[in-house]
Amino acid sequence: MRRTHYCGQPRLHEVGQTVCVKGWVNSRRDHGGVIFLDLRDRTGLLQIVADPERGGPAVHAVADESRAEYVLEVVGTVAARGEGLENPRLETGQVEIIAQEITLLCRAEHPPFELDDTEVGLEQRLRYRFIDLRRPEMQRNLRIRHDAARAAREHLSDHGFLEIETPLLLRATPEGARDFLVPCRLQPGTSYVLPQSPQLMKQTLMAAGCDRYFQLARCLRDEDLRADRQPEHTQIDLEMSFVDQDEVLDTIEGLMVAVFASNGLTIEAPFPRLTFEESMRRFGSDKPDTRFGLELTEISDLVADADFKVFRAVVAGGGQVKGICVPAQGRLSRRELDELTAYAGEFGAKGLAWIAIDAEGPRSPILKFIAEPIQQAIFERFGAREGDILLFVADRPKVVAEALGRLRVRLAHQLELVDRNRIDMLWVTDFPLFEANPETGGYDAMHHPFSMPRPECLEMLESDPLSVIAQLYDLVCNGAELGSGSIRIHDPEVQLRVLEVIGIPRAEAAERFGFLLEVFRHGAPPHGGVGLGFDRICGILAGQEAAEVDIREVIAFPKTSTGRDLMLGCPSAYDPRALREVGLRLVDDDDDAAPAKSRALPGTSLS
RNA sequence: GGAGCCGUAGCUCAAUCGGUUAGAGCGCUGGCCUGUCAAGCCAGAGGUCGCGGGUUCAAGUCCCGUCGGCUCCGCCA
Repeated sequence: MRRTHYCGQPRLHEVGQTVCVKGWVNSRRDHGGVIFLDLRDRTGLLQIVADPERGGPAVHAVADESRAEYVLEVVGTVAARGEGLENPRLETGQVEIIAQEITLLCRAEHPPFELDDTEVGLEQRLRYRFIDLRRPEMQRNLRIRHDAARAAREHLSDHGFLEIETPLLLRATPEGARDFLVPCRLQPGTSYVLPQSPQLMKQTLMAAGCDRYFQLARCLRDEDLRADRQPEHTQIDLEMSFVDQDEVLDTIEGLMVAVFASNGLTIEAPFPRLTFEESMRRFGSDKPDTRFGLELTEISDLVADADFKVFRAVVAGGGQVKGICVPAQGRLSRRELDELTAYAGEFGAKGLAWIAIDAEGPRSPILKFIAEPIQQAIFERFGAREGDILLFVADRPKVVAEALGRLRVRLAHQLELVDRNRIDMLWVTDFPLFEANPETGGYDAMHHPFSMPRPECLEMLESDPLSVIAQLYDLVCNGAELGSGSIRIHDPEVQLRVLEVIGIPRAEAAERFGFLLEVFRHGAPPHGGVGLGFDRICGILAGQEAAEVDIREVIAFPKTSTGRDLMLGCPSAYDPRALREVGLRLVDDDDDAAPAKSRALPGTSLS
């Protein structure tokens, strides 16, 4: 019989109707006579009553045989539950189905873990993802992702954007990350690379007159993973022609409002805008979390002449002294301060000075080197009050920002100063186009080399690259980068000059992506756009109170932290025949390096 | 490339200073039970302590290596 209802659907007003539902056995309660089955599909749970008197012996027999995760078809009558027998915890708790016919569609092995167990480890869940995904939370997360994707598509379509697919098999371009390689059989010895992003293709689409493009694009990078980083991730990738930066930001804000609204979350546009300089100065980060204070405050001027040699010397040497004021209220022990010092050390800080404001007055090992009036000036500048601890780092500006910026975030979480209900969306703008590369002595593109310098910076490209500000913007939410974009270069000459600064001479530029220069030479519109991290957006949407969840919770089939898929058992060893076909041979790095062993998982039904 | 934490029953975990027969909850199997919904009651099964080596009279416990998972630095937009 054809399904008439999802499990989550039947309600009181349907009492008496004959229905057909299909799903998985969530649980079974056997009373010897009557057997209750909770049947589950993606919409919810529904109680099935297998009563030998009302449904007959066949119904009872199938229910008796059924076990968790068996797949059943149930035909029966919707009945109101008796007085006091309702289950308020189920959407369908007012009714039940008196089974007239139960068909066993598929048996199931004992599940490797219980679906309602929230403590199951990620390893188990990824190994048996097809079971994990049956859980209501995961079904909800998939739904959230779908709704967000649909909202993005609808919003952008309504605003004149065309969804256009771009190739997965591409040529390497000089972006930052390592490429995944795809050997080409038809041209042995050559390879494609998988896209790190559709960057160049979308710029080409602008030159092709598409005006406004978007795509939910897969982006692949062969780099080490993190909790919020997978080897493949999805971006809402978009690009617009004949626009300036403000027009792009307005468009993205409208998109984000729509995407968040798709899951019932209200965010206010326009988003606050910080320049890169201000963000680094106040928060020590280019992706500031503004849900809490602890802003960085500079005291270089106050301590330039203090007796404390460390501070004085750093200021004299062109460095700076900055600090954060932590409302610790006695919750930071000496040992924790030592841990914080070690943590700051990971980011280059040579030490961490502190002053605690106790009820009896300030307390600190460095107090005796700082004259009373200077102390007072410092406390005043921080607005320090009793219970606060001031933490200082003195070093080069870059180290100060990094160390204090990281400390700020760590302490906010440690002391629970983060309002987890807030969604703080903001723009960081005016990024430098280049940063120094200490290894080569040259320059790298801070984001990528296709961003347009601000017009007034064009003349400094060669003379003072580090001062060049680009029309570049990052979308930041709760301290995480959600997206990055820019107004692009559309002038081949400017593009060549930028590439030269990052060490790609003109001849090589023509070789490596001459096609882009050729595109520009044939008439390219001014254009700009963004790539938004769709997985992270979904993580925030799924977060509820937590404000975000691990992105693996909103990806159907994620990889582990070493890039493995525990369900498929990949990556797996090369097939020698396939290698031969593409003209490749494995090399032994050293004596014991046997060819890669098979990584197939042992002893499973999948292997 | 580097650092830290973890790996014991199907799952989540415990096991004192290295000491005798490795435990618990849930799940599972069988029996009883006609209104449960975390069903209940009774009985039972279930272990390569990730793997390999070492120290020791004795190793789940200590050491080395290795595999796997997680987190972080580097890396990465």
